[in-house]
Amino acid sequence: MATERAGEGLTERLQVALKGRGQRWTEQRQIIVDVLAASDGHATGAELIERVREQDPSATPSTVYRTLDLLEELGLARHHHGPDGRETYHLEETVEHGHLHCRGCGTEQELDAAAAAPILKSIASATGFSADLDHLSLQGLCAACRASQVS
Amino acid sequence: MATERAGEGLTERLQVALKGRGQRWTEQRQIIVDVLAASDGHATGAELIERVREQDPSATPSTVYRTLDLLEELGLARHHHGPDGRETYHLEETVEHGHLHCRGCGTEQELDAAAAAPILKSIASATGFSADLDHLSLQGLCAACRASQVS
DNA sequence: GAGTCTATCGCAACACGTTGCAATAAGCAC
DNA sequence: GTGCTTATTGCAACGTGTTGCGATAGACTC
Repeated sequence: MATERAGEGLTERLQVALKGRGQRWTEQRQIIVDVLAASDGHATGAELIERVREQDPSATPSTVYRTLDLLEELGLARHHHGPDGRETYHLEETVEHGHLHCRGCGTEQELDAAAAAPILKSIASATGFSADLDHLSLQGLCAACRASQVS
Repeated sequence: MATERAGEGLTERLQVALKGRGQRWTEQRQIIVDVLAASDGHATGAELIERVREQDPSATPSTVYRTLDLLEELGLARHHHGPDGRETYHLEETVEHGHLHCRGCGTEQELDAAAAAPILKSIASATGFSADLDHLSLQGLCAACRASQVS
């Protein structure tokens, strides 16, 4: 694996990875990766499909989802489930992070690896469980809402 | 509110709670609560619908989901999303708990309040965020899988 | 360059969950 | 008991995501 740049090298990396597995690089996949890279934060499956269709109206949901699965298999993309159960996708080049969803104001904070470290450590010591930061999706009250919602 | 027994008093509590809100107690709701109580652990929406239909074939998904929403509103039931995004319901009489889903062996551990306390505390101190234990659903590797998956 | 193999695509159908609406029936006042 | 109000129900349609299958087309061998 060695060190590698993210971003513009992404397509290249993908082509190589696919070829190594006897798989193919197609225009549709290029579009899907582009769209995913362009929606830098998080995008639901439906949003991605819509944007892909803007560039290629012939694209179908199944193709998009299958490509996303493929990208995940290659470790280049991730998905997690939001508080409403909807899937949210993002490129793996984004720093690994968790999500904190506030049920008070509806905002979503990201939880970076540094902030999460003590949390993961405390989970491990309490349960022996090694939690994936990327699947860490908490719901609760953010500090601001906690302060204002003095009921 | 005051202290109250769970279990057999559940139906009674529900009737009172509904009446207080100008809402009604129907046979279908009774069935849904019974089914939920019978599937002691966790059941997906689809499973619940199927079981409700065994007792009342005329029940429809919308009715079941609406009743589940109602039960949640009354604080008598909860739902959370499993690792595949499917909804899972359980009665609130079950002790509040989180979920640890192991991606190695696929098992699900429950995380009781006592074990979760230090974790929630560490989340709060790292982020100011007060997380809901009932929505705490982690994915990762359990202790056993961590030990065996020395890759 | 021709032929073969097979990954990918588009389509169609399905599963789960949600929502809007009209019909029904439960609860209440008189 | 009669009539009114409105919560609940069933239906139908929709949105999101998944899966199976036949057709297509890209890549590889000879």
